[in-house]
Amino acid sequence: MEEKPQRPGPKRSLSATRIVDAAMELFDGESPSIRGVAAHLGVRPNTLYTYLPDRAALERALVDRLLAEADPDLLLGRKGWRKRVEDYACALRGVLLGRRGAAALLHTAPMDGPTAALVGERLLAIFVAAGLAPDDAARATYVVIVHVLGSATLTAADLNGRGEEAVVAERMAIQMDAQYFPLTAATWPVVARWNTEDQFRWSLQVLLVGCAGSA
Amino acid sequence: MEEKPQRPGPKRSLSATRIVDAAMELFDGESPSIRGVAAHLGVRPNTLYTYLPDRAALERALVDRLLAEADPDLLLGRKGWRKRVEDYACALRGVLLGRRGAAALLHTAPMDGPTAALVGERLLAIFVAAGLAPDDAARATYVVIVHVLGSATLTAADLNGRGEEAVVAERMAIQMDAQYFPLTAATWPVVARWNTEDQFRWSLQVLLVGCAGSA
DNA sequence: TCCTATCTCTGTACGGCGTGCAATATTGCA
DNA sequence: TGCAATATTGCACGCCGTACAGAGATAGGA
Repeated sequence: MEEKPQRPGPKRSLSATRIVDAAMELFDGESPSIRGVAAHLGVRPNTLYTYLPDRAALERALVDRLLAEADPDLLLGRKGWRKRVEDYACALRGVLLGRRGAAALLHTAPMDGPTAALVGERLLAIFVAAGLAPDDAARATYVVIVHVLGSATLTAADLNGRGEEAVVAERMAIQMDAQYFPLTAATWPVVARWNTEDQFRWSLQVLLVGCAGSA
Repeated sequence: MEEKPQRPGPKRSLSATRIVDAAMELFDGESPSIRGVAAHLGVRPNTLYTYLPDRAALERALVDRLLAEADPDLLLGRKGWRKRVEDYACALRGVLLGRRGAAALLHTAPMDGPTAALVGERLLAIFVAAGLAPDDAARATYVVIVHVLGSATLTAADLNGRGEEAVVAERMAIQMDAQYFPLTAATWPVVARWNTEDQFRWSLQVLLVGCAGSA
């Protein structure tokens, strides 16, 4: 199991895994930078380039770590398929909102890691089991992914580290001009809660109903 | 109409508008930086701070410019409401994909400009006219916004300046392991086209159907 | 007309970022 | 023991946003 250094040269003091670990630890508060992670590991920045080709590689690794923090097994089980998707989506949303800048990362780096593949496959299976043709199931999967990531990113930008209720309160304090934007003004209590988990669940259900209807 | 300098001091050589103009011109190819825009205007970087408090302000202004490039009047007219939403959404998608980094900007800077308010109000009106209760119309509006921005951002990251067909071809060349990911492998021709306008339109319709069903 | 308060723009600088390159120190193998 | 391969470092470059002090331009008041 252990890799033996068959090659000459000094022992490695780090590993890609340890670097990603350190980056995850630093993730609270600031977005991880090469220099920051290196400092956290007590090492010069360029040392990391022995293990990673560039910053983008660190970001890709972080993306898969983040994805793995939301348990994909939530997509399995005996509950109704809509409930399972909702549970997993909420878990993933929680992960993305839990660390500042996490949601933005997901949009930057491509999601081609093993966890992403697993989640995709399971979503596909759910939609096929729900009666969709495979091709439609694939499209529906994309709809769900887009919604979770898109919503989480917008919400993360809006929260910016604050609590959900604080943001809602701040929004509620804004007065929309009822003359030019009557409907916006009239529905402001709802609009102010756009970036809440309630709205997230509502959107998701609407979405899933639409997908199911396309069978 | 013209602002007269009632105050002492030299004439201004620029204006916030001209700075945003310059930033928009530079937008093709690289994301606009304070230093880049200043160089484009033949001026030292700090000069911009006479007109803008910081870089975030430039980004906010750019967001509204970008939004304004997709004609909000597409949401009006005599066509069916779903068609109108689709036309506008596709136009906005085109704008966001037309300039590199534009989609990411939308997620970074808050959308509180006048154009965003106008679009929100018109979407609300469409959903209300379609029979939704005002509160549900507000939620549906959010669903549409999330989808357009989320999808455009994912697609922009995937395209990365290349053409749609080039990306599809590249994806098609990937072989998914049919043992571990049988459904993904089976639907690969569809999955490979996730970031296309076709898929975008399909998703949007599914979404709108779901919203309409929630009336 | 000159003075002075005010405003714009510049020079310079700081601290941060990612990362390339040459040198150094460490190791395994012949 | 020496050689070749390798990890880590010091240094440097070119970006970035932006703070601060000073120089020059301009208006109103004397």
